[in-house]
Amino acid sequence: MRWSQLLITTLRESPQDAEIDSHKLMIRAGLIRKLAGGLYTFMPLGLRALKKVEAIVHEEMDAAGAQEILMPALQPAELWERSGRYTTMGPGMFRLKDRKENNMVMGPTHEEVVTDLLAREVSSYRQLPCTVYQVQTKFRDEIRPRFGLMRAKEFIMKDAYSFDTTLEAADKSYQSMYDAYVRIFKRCGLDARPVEADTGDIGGKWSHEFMVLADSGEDGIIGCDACGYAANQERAERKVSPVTGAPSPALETVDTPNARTIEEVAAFLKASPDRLIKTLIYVADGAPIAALVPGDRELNEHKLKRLIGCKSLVLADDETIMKVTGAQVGFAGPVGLKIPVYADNDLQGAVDRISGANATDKHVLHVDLARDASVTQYEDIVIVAAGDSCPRCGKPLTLKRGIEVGHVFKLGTKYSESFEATYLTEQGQSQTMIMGCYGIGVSRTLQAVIEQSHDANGIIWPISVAPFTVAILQLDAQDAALCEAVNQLEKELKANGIDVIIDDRDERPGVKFKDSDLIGFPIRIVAGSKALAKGGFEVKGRTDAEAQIVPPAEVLAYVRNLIAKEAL
RNA sequence: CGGAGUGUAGCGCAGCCUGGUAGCGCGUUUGGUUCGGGACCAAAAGGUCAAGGGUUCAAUUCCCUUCACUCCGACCA
Repeated sequence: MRWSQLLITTLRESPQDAEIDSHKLMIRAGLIRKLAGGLYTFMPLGLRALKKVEAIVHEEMDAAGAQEILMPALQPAELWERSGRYTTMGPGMFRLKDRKENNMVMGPTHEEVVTDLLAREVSSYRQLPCTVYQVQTKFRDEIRPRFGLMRAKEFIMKDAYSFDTTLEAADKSYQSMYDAYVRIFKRCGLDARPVEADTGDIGGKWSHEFMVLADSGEDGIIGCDACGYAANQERAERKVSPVTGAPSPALETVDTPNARTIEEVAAFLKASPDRLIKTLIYVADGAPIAALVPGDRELNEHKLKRLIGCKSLVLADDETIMKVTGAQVGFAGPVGLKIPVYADNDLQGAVDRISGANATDKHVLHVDLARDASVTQYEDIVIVAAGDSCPRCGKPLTLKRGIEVGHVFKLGTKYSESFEATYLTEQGQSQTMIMGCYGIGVSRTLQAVIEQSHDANGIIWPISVAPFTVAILQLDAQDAALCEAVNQLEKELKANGIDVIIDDRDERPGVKFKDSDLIGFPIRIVAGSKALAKGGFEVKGRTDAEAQIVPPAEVLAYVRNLIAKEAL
């Protein structure tokens, strides 16, 4: 490839709307261009890198025994009505009508389509297990697209689906996808770690997310250095030690005018926030409930939702709070509440605490939960923070940020039941298939590579996904012997399966050096008269400080050696 | 959807407060001098100042509305 023929412009400055390094670099290096919010065009170099990620995904999926198919992105709404997600996905889906006024959706994912497909195609246990996958464009009407390809309205995803006869077989399918994911991310040069995760909208019982550690990540990851426990913050659990204390004095109601928030109440009563009980009123599937957490902690809505087993969980509005507590917002408390009360484990056995009095401008002192309130259930319902105790080994937990690049789910029969995906057993009995689903955000993975691997000068591509492995910077274009040597080298490298781009532009050397570093080609060969006079080309890895002068005849071997070194 | 902010040349920005029809840097084109880490000189092309309405003799500037984009929360690969 000749640079002069390539559709690419590099930018000296970062676009104003790019926030994180990987996004800035993708734009500056001319890998992607924005069409509109959350919509990007892959330029030739960006697409080359994307295709390399895809190739790795294909190889590992095929090796794991998954079969590639391609399902339509445009789907009838009817399918989504059958699974119930036509309503539960809400405005997250792009919806449209065809000319006959039939409701259609642009597929945000493919559980419905694939389950319907397998329900029709598979009728015997002999056809199972079966895992299918595709690499395809997904559409999601994200509330807030951001960070370039990280959260886009249209993106490339690899999604796989497994169908099995038994739970044990399904576990095996899950494990084989899990293992494939570990290999895929490793081959992309990514440090991605699996963490326990919440299952969210997709549903199912258990899941792991593959997280790339990055300060710009949108997810919190709780980890234990001692035992290796790792979980998404929204799912992470912790160990609490039982609370003991002297019995509370009798309840005492005090005036707390205009003190509504924990901070205000704590300041007014000169108490530390952890002595307070935060009482949150929620509406779960239409019915009000209360959730209690220590004043210095935050409620984890995911956990509460799972505990209650409700479909929707939203903070109650002012009117509901008034009705339930008889007080304005800010003065709710557990004492005397007539609705179900869920309390965090930290509050079990809590004595002498402070809470709202369910009367405007009043709080109560000396609350003993067991004595003064009726708690429906104690459970772990707070957001785990750094410093909490590991649920497995009790050592302190850490909190880091991560980018979710992959997610593997055990679905069970959630979809196979709605779509009657059944098969006949050896005994001739009809049984429901057990499913799993497995996603990789391919375009997101590409950007995650950049986020994790760059420096002040630009991208540092791993060889496995670099748009080109080798960039030859041709200086001194008027030197005929040099040009001939470059042509020769290009042929030789290509013949050996090494992709190479030649910067043949009529530019000053400095421009070529800067662009080469910005785009981040793993191996740079400078072809200039000076070095040639000294006996060869200058060869240098992207992060090497010094270039080596290598005789033309030895460049291929030298480059191969560099490639082999990284492959380790 | 809630809170904050920004829309001026391909990109990054100034001008607006204090109305008089637009400028800088990068990039692009042409010519020349240069040529190993984003060169220099000269000339040039390129703008319905987001859109619509209002105030005014006059609006990029003041006011209103709409739209788009970005940032902070819920969603997710």
